[in-house]
Amino acid sequence: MISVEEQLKSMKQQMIAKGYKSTVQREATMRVLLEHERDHMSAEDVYMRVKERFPEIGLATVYRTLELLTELHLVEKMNFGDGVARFDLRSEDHEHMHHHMICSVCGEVEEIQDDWLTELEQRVKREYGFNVSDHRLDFIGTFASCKHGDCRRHCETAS
Amino acid sequence: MISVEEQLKSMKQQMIAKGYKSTVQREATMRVLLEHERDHMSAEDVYMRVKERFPEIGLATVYRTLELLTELHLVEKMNFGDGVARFDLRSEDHEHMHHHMICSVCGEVEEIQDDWLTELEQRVKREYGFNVSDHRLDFIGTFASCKHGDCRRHCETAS
DNA sequence: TCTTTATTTAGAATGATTATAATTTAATAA
DNA sequence: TTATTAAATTATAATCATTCTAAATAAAGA
Repeated sequence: MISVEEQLKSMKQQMIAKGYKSTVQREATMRVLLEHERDHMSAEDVYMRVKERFPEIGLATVYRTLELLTELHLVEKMNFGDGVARFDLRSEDHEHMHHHMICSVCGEVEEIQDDWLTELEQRVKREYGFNVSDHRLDFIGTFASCKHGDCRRHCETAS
Repeated sequence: MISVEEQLKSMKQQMIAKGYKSTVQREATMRVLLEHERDHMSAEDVYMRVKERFPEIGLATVYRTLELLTELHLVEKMNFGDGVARFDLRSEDHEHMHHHMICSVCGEVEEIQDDWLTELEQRVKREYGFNVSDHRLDFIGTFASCKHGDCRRHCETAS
């Protein structure tokens, strides 16, 4: 496990290597992302969290930074169909993709930390001549706890 | 294979059964969807096509109709992360879900008409207590033809 | 046909995201 | 270190997709 400071340093280096500048606003934004690794935050969420420590920052800057980080493959931009894009830091090993379970009762999004699709990606290549560079797998349904009306655990973070 | 007229009739019946009214605007919209079964049209696309034959129709009506049809599970609403929702008629057999290949060169979306996920859905239930009612699987990558710079076939419908 | 209620229309409103123009700042060279 | 230059930021306006509103219209049932 790499420390936050080390990750930050690495991200900054990647920025500079591609000819982008390292700014305090970008650093503040990256810090928030590092501290909320798998929270699926919207741009607005990130903005509010960054603003706590850097009140002068503008929303557009956060948008631009998230866009840049996505371009650098440091951040993953997702879309769960609720009208807002969500952002998460990409884990160190880019290969290791994860999947999502989206609860239709409480709206909570939970992760499956495995990659279950390597075989299927080979199949796509074989059968369709399609070379997969990335994928996305979401399951929609309900957690056992939610089905019983007792979805406290998943609901409290949702709202 | 059921004829367009028969499918239309069935859809109207389902509407009425749920207490909604059958209107000419809704019929015109459904007709367009029936004639573009797997085109992944945006609301705007549908609107323009409906307008050709029913020029008085309003965009909001198309949106409302698509929303209603989605609610009735007659239409599938999808989101490929490009900022617009896309709509397709659900095939007769609702079980038979399909997957998508999204080309990062030409933007074309193509379908895999199989359901490759039944096993994985059981695994989600076993390992996470999550009951899957639906899923979504997109592969992002490139078609062999596109990689060679010759992606005419896929590009011409993309724009 | 009459009545009731849903639906449509046109246009305004909203919410997320992106563009603009003026100002500031980071990186680099002198 | 300072000066230079291009990129980044700010605040705000603009845009795009989508939803809402109020008045007018049309469908279904009595």
